[in-house]
Amino acid sequence: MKKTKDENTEEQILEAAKNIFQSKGMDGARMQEIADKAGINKAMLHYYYRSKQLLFEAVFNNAFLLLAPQLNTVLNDDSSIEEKIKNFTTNYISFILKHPYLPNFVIQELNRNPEFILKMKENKEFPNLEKFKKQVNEEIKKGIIKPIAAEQLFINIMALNIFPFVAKPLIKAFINADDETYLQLMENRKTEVSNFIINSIKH
Amino acid sequence: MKKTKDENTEEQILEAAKNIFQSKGMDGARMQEIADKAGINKAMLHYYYRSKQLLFEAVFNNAFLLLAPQLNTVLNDDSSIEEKIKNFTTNYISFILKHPYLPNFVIQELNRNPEFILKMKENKEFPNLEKFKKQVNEEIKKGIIKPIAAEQLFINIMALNIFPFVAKPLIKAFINADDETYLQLMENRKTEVSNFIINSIKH
DNA sequence: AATTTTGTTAACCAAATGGTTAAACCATAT
DNA sequence: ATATGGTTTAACCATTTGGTTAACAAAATT
Repeated sequence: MKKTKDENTEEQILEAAKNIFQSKGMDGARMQEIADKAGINKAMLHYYYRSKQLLFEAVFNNAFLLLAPQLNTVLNDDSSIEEKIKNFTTNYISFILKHPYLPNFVIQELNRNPEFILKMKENKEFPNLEKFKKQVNEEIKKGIIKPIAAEQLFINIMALNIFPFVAKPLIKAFINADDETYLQLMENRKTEVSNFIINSIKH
Repeated sequence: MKKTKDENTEEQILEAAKNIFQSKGMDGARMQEIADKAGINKAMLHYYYRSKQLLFEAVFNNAFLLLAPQLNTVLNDDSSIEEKIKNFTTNYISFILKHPYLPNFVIQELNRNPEFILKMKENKEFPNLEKFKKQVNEEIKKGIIKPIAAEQLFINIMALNIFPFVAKPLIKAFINADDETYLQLMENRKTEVSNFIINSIKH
């Protein structure tokens, strides 16, 4: 059971590394802890990934590539702004409830190492605002929504959706909520947030 | 010049520690680096603060105590909801532009160690939502603002104000902005954000 | 002026940490 | 069965890191 050529050792490592890196960050993570969680010898980490840095990058890229398509929903599909916001909000919040460490991990590590995002930008799937901008300006011209800079609207959408997860401990403390209450609050936000945004911009 | 009883050595350490901790976090910070930045011997850090943990807590408490009063503006003064939102938004964004590392530092370290906030909660000045809730519900009853849960409104205000700073590298990348453009965007948000919120809730 | 207290430094220490190595293991092709 | 080549392990290594110590210098106290 042990010495079989385990095709999935590499994946077990990645899964363990994901767990440790996402909850403790690059600096807080320990190679030994990752090995323990994966149930293998520490040398294997280096055998498959060479170094802590490279293992980390593998985890980070995976995380980022999971988030990017979510954003593209808001940017590149063909429905109206109102539809987009509704869809994105419910989808994104559901998505994050399944991957609670993701946004904080990505944001934290990008702040630690801002040049990192340059590599991401080269990716074909990297979110691009052009279409969204055009659409916002059109709907403004048509009188469907009130004037607003597309960039600011985009930031607002991101903020309202992502922040409550990034700042979870802070929010729990201010609201005086236990985990269940917090979760309920996030559930409610699936409609709350889109209503809030649409109320603000709809004519 | 060297062996004078420098009354401010302790503060030099705290200032250096603030810089290093806020940009690298607890795990990424090195005692030697803090000593170097303070221009003193590493042993002094321990002489004045005993351990890395205690030095970190001194920095963290200072940071938190700087942020709390900002929030109390929105919660405990006597102006209308609309006034409060306007004041808070301009004040808070100005404040953060002067202390750019603050929000991310606090959020990051609270996520790393959520029990930490329990100590904060004991503090008399810890933000309390009660008054704000009452006021929101009154203005709803009077028909000044549309129905909304006070907690959700509070989260929205926080999100719209804080998130753009926490996620700076992400936003710069999506918007394709250099530092100057980013700064301009944040300046604009001083009015943008309050308009956005008020548009959404005002009857 | 002598002595005690406080501040400061260089040198040191033990533990932790990322990484390496040499040997063992094992499935498979020969 | 045996050689082969990827896989795995235990032991090891060099460096980093938080923390300590002993000696010394400058004030403060007597």
